[in-house]
Amino acid sequence: MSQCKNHQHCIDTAISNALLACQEANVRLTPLREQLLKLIWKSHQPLGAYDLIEMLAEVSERCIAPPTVYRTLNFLLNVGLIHRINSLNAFIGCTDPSTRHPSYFLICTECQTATECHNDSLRQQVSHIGTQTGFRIQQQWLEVLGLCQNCQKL
Amino acid sequence: MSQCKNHQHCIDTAISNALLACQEANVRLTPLREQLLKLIWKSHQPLGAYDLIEMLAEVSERCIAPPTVYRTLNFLLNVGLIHRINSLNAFIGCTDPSTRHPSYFLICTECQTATECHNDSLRQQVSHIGTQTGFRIQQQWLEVLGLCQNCQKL
DNA sequence: AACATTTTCGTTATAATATAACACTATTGT
DNA sequence: ACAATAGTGTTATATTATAACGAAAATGTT
Ligand SMILES: [Zn+2]
Ligand SMILES: [Zn+2]
Ligand SMILES: [Zn+2]
Ligand SMILES: [Zn+2]
Repeated sequence: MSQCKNHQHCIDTAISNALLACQEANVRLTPLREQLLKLIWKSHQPLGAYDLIEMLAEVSERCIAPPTVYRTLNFLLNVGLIHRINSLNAFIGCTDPSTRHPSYFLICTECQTATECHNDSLRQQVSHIGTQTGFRIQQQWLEVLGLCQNCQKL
Repeated sequence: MSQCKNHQHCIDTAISNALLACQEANVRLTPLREQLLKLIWKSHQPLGAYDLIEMLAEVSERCIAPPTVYRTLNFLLNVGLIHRINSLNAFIGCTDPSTRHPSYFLICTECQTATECHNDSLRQQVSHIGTQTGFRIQQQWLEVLGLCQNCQKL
C-alpha cells in the first residue's frame, strides 16, 4: 500500500469504477467477480491466480477450483478492470478502467508494489514506432522492474 | 524470416556475436549452448522451452531434459544473447548483444514474427518516467502485439 | 602427470501456472 | 411457464518451470 494514504478509498473507488464499467459494457459484476476484484485490490501488489484461490478459500469458506478463478480473471481482464503482469504471472487492479489503455507498470523488486503508469508521451512514442514501421498495434505491455523511492532509502 | 533477405546471414552474425560476447564476459559458449542458440535463431519467431527440447531431440538424437534447457536458456539470457517474451513464455535471439539494453519487441499475432526494436527515444522516455517518479530502473520489457506490415495485406 | 577446484551437464521428481471438456445452476427474455 | 443464454462447479490434464543431487568435463595448481 506504499503509495496511498487511505487504501479503503482505493478499494471503494475500484468497486464503484467496476460497477460503472460493467454497466457501460452491459455485463454483470456477479458476487464472485466482485469478491475476486476486492481480493485483487487488497494490496497494490500483483497476485497470482493460486494466491487468489487461497484467499478465496480463507475469506469465504468456498473452495474454488482453478478454472473458475481463471474464468473470472479473464472476465475482469476483458472488461479492463485488471491487468496481467506477464513477467510475474500475476494480476493487479486497473486504476482507470474508464478508458482502454495499454498496460504500463513500474514494479518494485523489493516491496513488490506495482504502480500503473498512465503516460501519454510514452504511449505516443510507442504509437509512433507503430506508424514508422507499419505495424498495426493491438495490445501492449510495458513492465519496468526496479526500486521504488521508498525501497531505495532502506 | 519475414524481414530478412538472407536468414543464414542472421544466424552467422548471431553466432559470431555470441563468440565475441562470451569472450568479453569471460564465459564459455559450449557446444550445447551454441546449438541451442542456433535453434533459437532458426526463425524470427519466439520459441518455447519445450519447443526447443523437441528440436534438440530431432536435430541431435540427444534427449535433453527440461532443467538442462532452462539452465542453458538462463545462461543465454544472462549473457544477453537472447530475450524472453513474457507474454508468450518464449525466447528469441537478441539482434545486438554487444550492449545491454531493454527488451522491446513488436510481435505479429498472425505470422508470430517478433522484431526487436532498438529505439532510443522510447528508452529515454521510460528513463524519464523513472527520474520523474524516483524509481530506479533495473530491467524493462515492452511487448507490442499487433499485425506486421506483411500480414495486414492478407 | 596427479590432484583439487570449479563449471557444466544429466537425471528424477515435483512445483507452479493454465486450460479442456462437460455438467449443473442462475438469470434473462418471451 | 418455457426456452435461451450466461455463469459456475468439477474432474482431469496440459504447459511451463524448478529443486536437488550426482556424474562428467574443464581449469588451475603442484
Ligand atoms: Zn491503496
Ligand atoms: Zn489500467
Ligand atoms: Zn533473418
Ligand atoms: Zn536485444
